[in-house]
Amino acid sequence: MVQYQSSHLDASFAALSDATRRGILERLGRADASISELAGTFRMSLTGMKKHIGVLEQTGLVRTEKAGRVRTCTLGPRSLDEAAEWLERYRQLWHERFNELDKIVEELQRVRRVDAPTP
Amino acid sequence: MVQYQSSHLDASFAALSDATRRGILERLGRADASISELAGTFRMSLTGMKKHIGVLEQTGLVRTEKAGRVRTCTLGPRSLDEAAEWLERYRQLWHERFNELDKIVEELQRVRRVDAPTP
DNA sequence: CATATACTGAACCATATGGTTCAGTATCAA
DNA sequence: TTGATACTGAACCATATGGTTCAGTATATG
Repeated sequence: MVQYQSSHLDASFAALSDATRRGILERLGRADASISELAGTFRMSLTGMKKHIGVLEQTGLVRTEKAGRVRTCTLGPRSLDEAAEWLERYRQLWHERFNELDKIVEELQRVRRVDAPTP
Repeated sequence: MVQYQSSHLDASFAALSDATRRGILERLGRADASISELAGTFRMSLTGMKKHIGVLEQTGLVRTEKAGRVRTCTLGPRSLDEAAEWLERYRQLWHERFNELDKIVEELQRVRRVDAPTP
């Protein structure tokens, strides 16, 4: 599997491809939470939740800190700026392509009008 | 695996989590291409490329049409608006959280200044 | 017709993912 | 000290992913 220099984008998008993980990010956007709180909210074993947090932590989207028994999860230092940037660029390409298509359609319509003018 | 109503977002982000697939989208943003052209560009078997196209097609990011032997791939009807929307919302949450943090930091600095004023 | 091209599908493979349970360890509270 | 709580790690499981090869089928082209 060839991996040029894009592994971080890969990881960001992969992290977001799971509904539970997106839910966790939204939840942490409102307030910090412990692993067990999150596990409760998303009806999942502690271990399962910890894995999700692990994924989010590795991409830098979540930061955690342990105090005593409880590990508290916060929104992490790394935002999704890169991912958002990529998306924006794609959307631009997409719109360009479709504007082009619009032009072609318009042109076809113009030609058709010339070919067969309304009587 | 609980799947509420978010399967399309899941699929969009999953589609983008692969560098080859992002490359294909960029490539198609410049011009349409056949499967074998893409396979050549990304140094991959025809079959492998067809699988990627299948993934992109299922999420609606790419549309294909077969004429004779060759199947031509175009940017699809479904843009990434939903995904972009989600990202934007997350980024807002994230900035809110960090502004809040900024306020706390400021407050701490203010208190510290009061506690121990510069001599 | 014969042959090359372009795709398609099935089967296979290694590894990753999203979960679980079970058995710890560490810490807080009575 | 004795529990209860909160996490952690290992092992397991089913399914998905990203590739491959091999054997077709369909379509152009000489």
